[in-house]
Amino acid sequence: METKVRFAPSPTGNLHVGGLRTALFNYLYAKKVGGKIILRIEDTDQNRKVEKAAENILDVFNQLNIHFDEGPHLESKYGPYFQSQRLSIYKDHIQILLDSGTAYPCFCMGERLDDLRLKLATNKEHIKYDRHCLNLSQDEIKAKMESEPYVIRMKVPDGEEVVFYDVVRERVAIQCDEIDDQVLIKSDGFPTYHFANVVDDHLMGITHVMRGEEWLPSTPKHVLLYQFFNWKLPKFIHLPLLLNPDKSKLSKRQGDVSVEDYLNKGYLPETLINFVALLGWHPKDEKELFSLSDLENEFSVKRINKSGAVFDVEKLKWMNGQYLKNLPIETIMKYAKPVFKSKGWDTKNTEKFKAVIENARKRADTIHEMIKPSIPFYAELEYSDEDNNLLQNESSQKVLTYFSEKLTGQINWTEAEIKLLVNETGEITGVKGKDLYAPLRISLFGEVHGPDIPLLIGILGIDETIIRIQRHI
RNA sequence: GGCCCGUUCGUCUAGUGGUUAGGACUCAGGGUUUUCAUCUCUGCAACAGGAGUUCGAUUCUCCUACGGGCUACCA
Repeated sequence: METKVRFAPSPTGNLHVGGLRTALFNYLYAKKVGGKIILRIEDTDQNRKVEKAAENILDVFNQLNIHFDEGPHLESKYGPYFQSQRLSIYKDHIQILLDSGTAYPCFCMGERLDDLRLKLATNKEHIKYDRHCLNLSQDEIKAKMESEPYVIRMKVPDGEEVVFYDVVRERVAIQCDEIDDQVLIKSDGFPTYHFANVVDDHLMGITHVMRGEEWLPSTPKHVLLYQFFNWKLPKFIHLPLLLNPDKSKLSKRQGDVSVEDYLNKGYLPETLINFVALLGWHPKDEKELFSLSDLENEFSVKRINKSGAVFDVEKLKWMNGQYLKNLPIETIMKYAKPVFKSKGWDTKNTEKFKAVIENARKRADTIHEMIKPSIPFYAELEYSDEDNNLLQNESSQKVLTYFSEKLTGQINWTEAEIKLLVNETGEITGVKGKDLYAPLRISLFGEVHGPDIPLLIGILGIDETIIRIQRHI
């Protein structure tokens, strides 16, 4: 049978980095074994639904170059891929369970359930539904269904044990007495996650369910449902959680969690994929920098870890810096262009832009950090009083005067020649060290620290260099 | 509270019944660079605890501790 996996987010907002990790592992597994990956939108909660969320998620995956074989954008005989469009399917399937007695209608509503939970909690008992509606007669059920709101619950068998094998955690067992009679169909007619998920996974031919570890405790319910339907169980692969620095489940409260946030802050798609791939999985050797296609080759479920992984922004930054420095310059230019343009900078002179980016990429860990080292090439310089004082002192003036005079009229000087001129300026004026370099660098660049002077002049051009220096003479 | 899962440097992780327990990020120091950055070298730093099995356990088993997840008509 063809391997088929799925990524099934609920459209409640932007794509979460944890979601990206889950999607990526599914994707890599599918690629590795030559299977398929589908995207299914689990929009069964009408209250939490966010407009356009599915489009946003798809858009982010496009930016990351992760593509699905089936999904809302690519319908097939297995669709539709929005669960909200599959209501009749769930209706048909719940009837099968109702008929076999593995599900039953329940008319207990909010207040009674709240009281029940409160009572169980105060008595320190296991919190689960008391099956108040299980033994209603057929007539009672019929009458109530016509006049009252109701849900449909699964009937968990008594006294049995549910055992399943998780690929990462191996044998997991739980007593049925611990399992609640989970609501399968809500009073608004929509299915709950547990029901829709199982029905769809089966109908869509999913062979491997790879998802976050937070689903491990409810997996027995899903296993029971497969048994009720007499369906073949998929393989379960529960991924370790992504964690905040305090080890709690990664959440918005402690920083950015959406992939979009990181993209907007100047992290590259390549970085995000590489970084997230190494959270809960590791390659055979000690290599750390992986392209998506490297990962497709290297990935193996055998090397998925068991314990949660803290999302360490420091290491993310470092990795992004590596990509900034090592990706082809054209790629970095492509990513930087819109950001530079948003500053109102004109990047039309490609040669200059390229040189600026080449300089900036070495000094930055994100696209946005490339702005600062590029200011001197695209924006007006600002000088502090301290800078002006330094530029006006006697030795600075000697340096600037000699240097700019010698430069005047030279158009095609190479960087090596400019370097020689700097040395010559020092010899002739008798100014050495910092006193020699600081005035040049400040007048040209606005900062004492920065790139080599010849490199700087190479980007600026001789004319602009002379203009900038002569402003201070 | 109950159930489930987990535990190697601060963080991501490798690894083995006998290893100087390895790598990466961070941090510290050195080198390269006129400066900054890059690059590079060196260093700091870990097997949660207790029993058991064993000639020998970080590695296998059990217990404890700690951490986390779940405990909704959310996913």
